[in-house]
Amino acid sequence: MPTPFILKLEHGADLSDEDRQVLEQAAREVRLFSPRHDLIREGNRPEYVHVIVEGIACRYKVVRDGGRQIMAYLLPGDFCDLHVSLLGEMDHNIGTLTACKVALLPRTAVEDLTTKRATITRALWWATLVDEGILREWLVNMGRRPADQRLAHLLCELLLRLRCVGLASDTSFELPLTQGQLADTLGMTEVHLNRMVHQLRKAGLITLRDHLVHISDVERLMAFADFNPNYLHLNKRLGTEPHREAVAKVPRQPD
Amino acid sequence: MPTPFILKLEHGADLSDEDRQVLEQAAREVRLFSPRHDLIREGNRPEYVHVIVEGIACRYKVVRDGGRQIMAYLLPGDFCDLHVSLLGEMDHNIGTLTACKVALLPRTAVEDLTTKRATITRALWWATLVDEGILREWLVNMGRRPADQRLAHLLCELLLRLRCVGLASDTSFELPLTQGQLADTLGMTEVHLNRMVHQLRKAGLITLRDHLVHISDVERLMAFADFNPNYLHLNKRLGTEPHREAVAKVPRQPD
DNA sequence: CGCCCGATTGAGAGGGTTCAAAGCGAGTGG
DNA sequence: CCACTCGCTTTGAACCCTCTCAATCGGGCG
Repeated sequence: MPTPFILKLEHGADLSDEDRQVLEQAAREVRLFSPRHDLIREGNRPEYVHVIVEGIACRYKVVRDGGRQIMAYLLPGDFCDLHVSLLGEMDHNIGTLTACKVALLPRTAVEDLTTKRATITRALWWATLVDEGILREWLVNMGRRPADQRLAHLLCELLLRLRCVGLASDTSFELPLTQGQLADTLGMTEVHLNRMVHQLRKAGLITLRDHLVHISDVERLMAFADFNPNYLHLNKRLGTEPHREAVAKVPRQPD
Repeated sequence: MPTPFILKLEHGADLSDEDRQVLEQAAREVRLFSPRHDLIREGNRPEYVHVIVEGIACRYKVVRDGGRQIMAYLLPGDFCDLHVSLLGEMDHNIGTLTACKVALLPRTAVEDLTTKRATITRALWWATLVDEGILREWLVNMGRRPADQRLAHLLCELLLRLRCVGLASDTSFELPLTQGQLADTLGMTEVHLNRMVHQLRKAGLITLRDHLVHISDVERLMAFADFNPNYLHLNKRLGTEPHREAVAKVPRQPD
């Protein structure tokens, strides 16, 4: 059974068997981390490229009053710090949310890969561009959607992203995060997040028990969330077709 | 006098005279666009790489209820669509906010550049990574800062970014945007944005007249906004030193 | 002069926060 | 085996930041 990050990269490029082998090789050194452990801090210059193998980590920043904003989820298969070497130092923190198994690729190995293997390079690029797309969608989510839609949108995204790495079924997935962590992600209070969960539940859009999310009618949830999977660039049709109302056919002229 | 985008790239890499010449050459074809004109729409596969030479454009998306979220400002020197070729199609729109002069680089020219000139490649990478850093900071801004700080933060960022391309003095710059456009950027209402402008003015943090922003005490505004210029990665000391309170010395453990 | 777009101001409604306390389940030590 | 603690979830009530919906103001332009 393939490593999650190879599964993921397959969505961005057609890897050869040899590519896959080389990648497996590069990622053979793994390490375990407990929950709430910082992998990398702002200002660091990490020596290894970290790839999540199991568990969930996040990018985050802390503002003056102590509030935390999670800016990205790093799911199995995701790269943490592929390109920091170019920028000098990290401008944010990366920490685990749950217990994590992390592969450590020596920076030299990655540089080697990207000079010698065009397809792999392409796949890595694709991954970082998708990450940027996700970031943009999160910004839209924060800026323009009410709390209930915001939560629903996040759940839709997680369903599709976890499917990519074989960690979600058609309608459900495990989400071992606390409500406080979800709140830090969605820019709201733990208290309010809790109320939104109950609201979605009461509306029959989701069930959530023991950290297991079940979505009986995915299309309905996507429609509710105004979710359009385009931004995930899953060209291998893992995404449901976008709901009709959820697509902006003719974007309004900017002003 | 050098083109803005060369000025900008100098912050990310040490270009040789030859590099500069090659870049100038590639960007010789320019076109003018009126305000509120879409350069690229969601779903497009643009043939040229667009670089802003004059004016301000933006990345944006429109949500179901018609609301718009601006996800990035494209200032003189910024690249609009450097890497979309990898992703297939655009997942968002790019439109002008003011009248713009835009350089169109043929995609082939860019590919040529990036295969033959390592320094330029490095500089372009640097630029996209900085863009991603900005996006992350905007997310923090939206999620965790009140409206007044959010506006102040944006103004601090614009001051530094415009300085990079020679478009801001030590304490002021021209900002030819509508309050509606600023509101779409900061995830608030035109009405509320207006009130925040007045609030910052009354607090003596900024003056704003005829689209000219003047910041008498930059350090004070940065402190108020919890602004830390790290994320702009301006290694050539254009950024003021971060305000002491604005730096999270020991990031809180994630939970 | 009349029009239009953008800036401004007011008042009322509502989504989300804050603060506080109570449930609840799992692990731990006596 | 029970009492206790700790972290997470849940609920309530008051407060306030921001939105909505108007209406007015002001400047540039035909």
